[in-house]
Formats: sequence, structure tokens, C-alpha cells
Amino acid sequence: MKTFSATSRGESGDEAPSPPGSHVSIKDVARHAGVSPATVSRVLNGTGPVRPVVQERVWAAVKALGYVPHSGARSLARRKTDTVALVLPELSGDFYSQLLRGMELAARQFSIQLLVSSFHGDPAEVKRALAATKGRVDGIVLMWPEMEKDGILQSVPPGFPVVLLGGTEHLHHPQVTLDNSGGARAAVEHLIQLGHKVLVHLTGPTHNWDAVERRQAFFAVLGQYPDVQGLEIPGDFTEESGYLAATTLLELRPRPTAVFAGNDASAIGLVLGLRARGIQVPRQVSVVGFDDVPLARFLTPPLTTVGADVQELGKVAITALMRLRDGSPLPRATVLPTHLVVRGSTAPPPVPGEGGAYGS
Amino acid sequence: MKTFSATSRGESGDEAPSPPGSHVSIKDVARHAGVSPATVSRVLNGTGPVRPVVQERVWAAVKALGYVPHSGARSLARRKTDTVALVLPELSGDFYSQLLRGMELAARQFSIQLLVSSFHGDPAEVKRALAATKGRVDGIVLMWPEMEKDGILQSVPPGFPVVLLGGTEHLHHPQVTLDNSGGARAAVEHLIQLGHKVLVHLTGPTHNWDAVERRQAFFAVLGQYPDVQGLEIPGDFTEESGYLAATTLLELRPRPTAVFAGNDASAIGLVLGLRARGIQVPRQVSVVGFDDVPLARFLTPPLTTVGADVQELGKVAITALMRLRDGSPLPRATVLPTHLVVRGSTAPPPVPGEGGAYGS
DNA sequence: TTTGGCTATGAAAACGTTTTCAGCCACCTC
DNA sequence: GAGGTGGCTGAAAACGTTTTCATAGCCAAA
Repeated sequence: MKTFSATSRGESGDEAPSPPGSHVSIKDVARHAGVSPATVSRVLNGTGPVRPVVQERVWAAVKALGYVPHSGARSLARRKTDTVALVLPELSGDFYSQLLRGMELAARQFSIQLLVSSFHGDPAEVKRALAATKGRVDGIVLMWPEMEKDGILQSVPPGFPVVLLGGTEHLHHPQVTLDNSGGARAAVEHLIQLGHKVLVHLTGPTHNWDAVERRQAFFAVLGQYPDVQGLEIPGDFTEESGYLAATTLLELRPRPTAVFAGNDASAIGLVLGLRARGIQVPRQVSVVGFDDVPLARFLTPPLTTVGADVQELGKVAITALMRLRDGSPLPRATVLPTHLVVRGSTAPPPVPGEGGAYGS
Repeated sequence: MKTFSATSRGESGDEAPSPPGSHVSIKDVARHAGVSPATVSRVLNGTGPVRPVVQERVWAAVKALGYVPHSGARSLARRKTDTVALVLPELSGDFYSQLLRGMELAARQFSIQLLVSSFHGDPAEVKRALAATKGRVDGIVLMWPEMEKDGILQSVPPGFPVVLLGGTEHLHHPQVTLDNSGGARAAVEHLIQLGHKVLVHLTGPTHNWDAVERRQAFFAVLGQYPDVQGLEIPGDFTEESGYLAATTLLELRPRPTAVFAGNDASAIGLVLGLRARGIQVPRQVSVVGFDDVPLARFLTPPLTTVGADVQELGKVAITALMRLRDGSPLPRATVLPTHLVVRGSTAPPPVPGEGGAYGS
């Protein structure tokens, strides 16, 4: 088998125009152009006055040597890295995918780089990730959906630009979130409007801020409709917990005819679980999710759910961070709208006697 | 509206234990501990001999001042950044999501950071992205699916660790790819085994390396079966192109009974397009995709397609890069296996006279 | 011709680390 | 007591930039 090793590299092919030494520094350029490093820096950055003829000499030297500035050294000298860190719970999945895309788009607009890391729910990882960014980035976008967050931000010095994404509000850092409450309200009211009288909420993890907000909104809406009953089944945002919830649901008395699930994954699990037990959605039970994952519209029936412009969320987070970095005033919290997407998994409740109700 | 500005930050809350000045450097720690910066460095990095009692003093000072090393300066001095750059066509979508996850997992294992950027098909962006990494990373994973790639790697000095992900092979850099040929072969042979005699390939973009490999494999297999005919319809990997291909397909003579689509997106579009024209899949036309996107198993019918462990691909790419960085020998090319996933979108061809064939 | 004020440049000091090099000290061996 | 020997430590030189500060030259004004 042909092998590659760091020492056995061949001659230049489509590499640098004339790549003499791997490491050509600003001093080499200066020497080659017959000027001082300071002047080269001035030409490269367009700062300070330099005679046109000298500028040409410098550019010529840059091209001739194939010089590319060393961003690390540059950052050190300028005290500015043009990089921001993204510390997220996960990187995969539709939500983060969209989020990342929005952030990348914004980053390009601001000409900054993105340093990503994910911590998979481990607080120790968050701390490590945050510490590792010291001296490497100009700011941090942190997403920490857990309720508890004491000491997470220990290693970041006060005054360092940090934007919190989702989750609870924070004394020291601005926050960008989706309107969980509004979305949940819309979902629940949709079910009530359809005529449902017994609703159940399939909750998310109790320590998850989004889950808490959605649950609160659920009961808040029910408080306004005395003739509607609200129950809840504990879940944890996984498809499996939704599947299992189907069993619990069928044992509830009075019988719920509609479910507001904390997110799409558990809603999908629930639909599958109900179907496995012979219950039809939405004829016998209506189901609403939350997130509007791409999958939602491809399901049978297509899932009614609450959507949001997650890409926009990413953009806004980066933009907020940049404003913070630049010292511009910034709202303490920015809440992005969510909207109900009515599809096929919701319908009016079954009329007793027409065979829609499920067995005794 | 309450606003935040960089200058109006409050007192410390859950921030640093005792955050005196925002910027505490190794010199401050040294002074506080009554030693030299060199000794602090030695203690922090566990290098060189330091008396235990002094070590304690240093650690105490570190804690007292809430010192966190400045990675930027560290990188400069060590000539090592513990960061690698990911230069990808996109960041969103199932494929990249999985890829990123694998890379992140591997990165954590190697204790390195990930600097991401995407270029959306623009060669100028690639060059900018690569140049921006100079002095910021120890290596680069570059994915450039286009056939043409002259000069893309101009600004990276020869000998700098680069791993190519997918795409064509390269003289100077090792490569990690998925087995497009094997997957395509398996897909086509599956259709032939089912009894199909007229196959059509819905191609990807002509300048895309993966598309080219899959197309080549399609015709290579057909070459071995003289009694099977192969046609092709040009596409571009988008769902829309698949949808439109349905029309073209129905006009072909002889009538194809099976389609091997270049990827899942176009396969899905095709299925939708066929259905819109009253053609049933797989009863009248079988369809195979490529990629096994998560959606595939939720479609009706679930899509038969070619899958691969994309997360593993990401891991392998990072691992290869690390080996390259460390000067370990490394295969010039690593090809990861793909596998056929048979689901519901393929079936034997309709038997004439049984109503399966579509109208004249 | 001096003075003053530009413009264009270079020398050198940052930036915050790591690492080399040399030196100090205590201990051991004759 | 002289001469190693080895363990700790500090001074200082990197690393590759940017930026401040000083100065040299030049032209206009006095």
C-alpha cells in the first residue's frame, strides 16, 4: 500500500506560486522589498501612509514569496482574533444544523471565523470548552438548555462578550431565545378551538428550560378555559419516551383527545406508539409537536407542530455578539417568534357514537 | 427597553471566583507566587522539575487570581495550535451534520478544537477560508466535491497537513472517501436481480466527483449484463431535478422499470413526481437512492438506498489528519464502505398483462 | 535662512507564552 | 576542603505580528 508520511512530500504541484521556505514571515517580505516590517504591515493593512512606489515593491515581494500573514501572531498583537466560539449541546440534528448555518452566514458577513465545540450535556465539558477559548476568540455564543448553570461561566472573565442562546435569563449576559411560550400557547389554543376538552401535555425533561417554558404556557392557557381539563405525562424529549407515553395516555381518565408534546421527537414517538395500539391520529387523538423538524411534513399524517426560523436565530445570536463586542447597546433579551404549522395530525375530537372514540 | 452595553457590566455574579483584573497573565501569577514566569509555565504544563512546595504556591496563585492561559500566545510560542480547520461545502443538512458530529467526537479525543467554514461552491471562498487559517490551525480537512480544483490549495504551504475528504485524488495530500463505486454497484445489481431489464440512471451534476463515480459504476455494471439496457437522465442532486425527471422518464422508449438516482434528494423528488403522474412506486417503477438520509425510512414507501457511516467518515478524516501532523505513515487513500439498504421502493418489475405496466 | 508642520519611514516595544541556557545551591565523593 | 554532580530556578530570547514613538526629509511660510 502506498503510504504518505509528513517527510516524504513531493515537489510543488498546484501549491504556492513559488513556495521557497515553508515559513515566510513579514521580515522576509520586508528584506525582499528593502523596507522595514512596519512598512510591510502598513501596506498589507492599508493603515498609515506609504508612498505608492513602495507599496508596489511590497506587494511584489508578497507575491514573489507567497507570503500569507500569520493570524495567530496577528491576533496576539492586535488583541483581536476575529473568531468567536460556539459552545453548543450538540452539533448534529436538524436544529443545530440550521442554527450553524445561520451562524456561518452571519459570520461570513462579519468576516469572522467560527470555533465550534459541543458538550453533550456534560457541565465539565462546558467549562473545559470555555476555558479553551481564552485568548482564541473575541466572544462566545453559549447554549446551555439546563436550568442549573451555576459556575458554568467561571473561567470567562467579567466583561468578556458572551451571548446566551435559549435557556434562562442571566444577570450578566444578553440572551437570544425562541418564543416558547407564544408557540405553546398557539398550539394549545388550536386544540381548544378544535373542540377538545381534555388535553394532555407530554413534557420534556424537568431541568430543561425550553421544556419548562412550554409546560408553563400549556397550563397558563388552560387556566383561561375552565371547561377544559389539562393533564400531563412526563417525558424527556426522546422518541422513545413518546412511544412509551402512548400506554400511559390510554390509561388516563378522563380520556384525553389531544396531546401537546414538548417537541417533535416525542410527538413522533407518541404517534407511532398510538398507532401500534390501534389508535388513529388524528381521528381519535390529535397530536401537536414543537420544532417543525424537516421530517414533520413527510410523516403520515403530516405533523402539526410549532416552527421557528432557526437559521435566523443563529444569525441574530452572532449579530448580537458582534454588537456586544463593539460596545453597541443591545437588548438584554431578544425573543424570536414561533408560529403554528397546522398539518394533518390534528382534528376535532371524535363525536361519541360515531365510532371515533376508542374502546371502553 | 433594558439595554446592555459593553461598558455597563455589573459586579461579578457566578463569574470568576475572585476576578480582579480582566486580564491576568502569567506574569501576574508569577509575581503573586514569588517565582518567575518560567516556573509558572513549568508547573502549569507539568514540564521540568519544580519543588512541590513551589508548585503549591503556584497553583494557589493561579486559583486566587483565576488565571486561565492565553491560548493564542501559547500557540505562537509553541508553534502548535491544537486546532484544525474544517473547510466544507456546507454545514447544514443531514450529511454534514453527521460528518461534523464524527469530527467533533474525534476532536475531543485528540483534545483539539475545530474551526469551521463553508464555501457554498465558491472557489474564491475556499481560497479565502484556507488563507484565513494560516497560523491558526495545525491542519486542514478540505472537502471539495468538484472535479476541478486547480490552484485551490495555493495558499497552503507544501508540507502543511491537509486531508482531502471525498472527491478526486490528489498528488500531495491523502484522501478519505466513501465507496461510491461499491455502493452504486450494489444498488444496480439489486435492481437487476429483481428482474429489471431497462434501468435508468438519474445523474448528479457532471462536475461533481461523487456523481461521476456513481455514474461510471452504473454503466460498468450494465456492461456485464448484455440483456439489460441502461439509459440516463441528467440531474443535479436536487429534489426538484428529480421531480422534473419524472416527466422525462415517462417519455423514454423502451420504458424503464427501475431508476438508480444519484442521491436521495433527487430520488425523493422523482418518487413525488411519479406519484403526481399516477405512477406507483415500486409497483410500476422501482427507485433506489444514495446517501440514506434519515428521512428515507420515513417515506411512503420507505426508500431503498445506499448508506454509509458518515460519522465514521468524519472520525477517520480527523484521525488521518492527526497522523499526518505527527508524521506517522498514512495510506494515500482510505475508502470507507457503503452498504445497500433495501426498503420498500424497489420490487420486481410489473408483469405485462397484470395491470402493473403504465398506459401506452 | 530659520521655523514649523507635514509625510514617510524605521527602531523598538509591546502582545503572553514557552524554551533554552546558564547559574546557583546543596549534597556527595574523594 | 576541593571538585564534581544534579536538582531547581530565573533571565532572556524566541514566536510573528502591530503600533507607538522618534526622526529624517521636504516644502511652505516667515
